[in-house]
Amino acid sequence: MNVADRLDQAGARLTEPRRRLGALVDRQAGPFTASDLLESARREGLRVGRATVFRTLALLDEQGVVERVDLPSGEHAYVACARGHHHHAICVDCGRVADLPEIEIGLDLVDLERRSGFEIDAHRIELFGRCAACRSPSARAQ
Amino acid sequence: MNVADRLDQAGARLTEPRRRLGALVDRQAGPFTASDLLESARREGLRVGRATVFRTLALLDEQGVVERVDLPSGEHAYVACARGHHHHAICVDCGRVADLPEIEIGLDLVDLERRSGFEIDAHRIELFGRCAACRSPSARAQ
DNA sequence: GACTAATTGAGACCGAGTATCATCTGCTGC
DNA sequence: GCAGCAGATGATACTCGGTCTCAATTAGTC
Repeated sequence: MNVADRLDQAGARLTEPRRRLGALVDRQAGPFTASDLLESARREGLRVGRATVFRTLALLDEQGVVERVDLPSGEHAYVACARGHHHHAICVDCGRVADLPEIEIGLDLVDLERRSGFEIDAHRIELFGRCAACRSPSARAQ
Repeated sequence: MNVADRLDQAGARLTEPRRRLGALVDRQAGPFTASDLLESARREGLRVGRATVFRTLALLDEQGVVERVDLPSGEHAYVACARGHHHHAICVDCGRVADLPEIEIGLDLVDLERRSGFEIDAHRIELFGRCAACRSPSARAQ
């Protein structure tokens, strides 16, 4: 299901800017910032206000269509992602993002709560590294 | 060892602003932003430039004396912390921070690398919740 | 005490994000 | 198909975090 459909399903108004920005988000391969999205939009001839880009991203975040990640540089970026709780591995070379379902992370929250004395109600895990493609010999040669 | 001593040991020049800001960092209980630190400094009558606060925090981060955390609000904050790789659990009520050594997290990076195909060279884990003190009956009563 | 390189503070600057408000446009009910 | 309205848009001003510049200052060394 594409971004526009997910917005529709969530009961959000399907305006022209939302549809066009949604289509752009669909085509993003890796993490992108609000400015990136604005720039892509402008390049495609879509005249959209800066505020609308921020508002649309906030909406998409709310609906779980995108998720905000904090890059090591301190930038706030977004990645399009599947539903449900999961985490991301981000390739520092090509920007490719892998979704990692909770079960693959192996983080034992119950055990962590017991050890730390905290009642944990939110957590964030971000992994940065190089994906298989960027580590292949042909990629290295470039 | 306090912050100023750690800077000294690292070979950094021990200037008055660094010593005073270091002392302030020593006294922080939870995460603080650059603005927080500047404000505390001003309240204590320390006339220090905004740029110096940012520069000093960057230096402390570099030396591992503080670590930057990205709060769920998107704010960039710092926490004073012990040496070595570890993560933080941050209490959303009182701001108390618990250091969690890697071993307690139980994150199996080798396994993650195998499953995701990524060669992971950096990761960030942040936990947000309520500490034991804030969950106690007396704390609840307030 | 003098010298020098690093540091400082003031202030200009930049970019991300928010607030405001008049205008516009999807949706709904007819 | 159309009118009405709530919600969305875009332009713009604004705030705030963070960086840059540069002249003045200062810590450490000789």
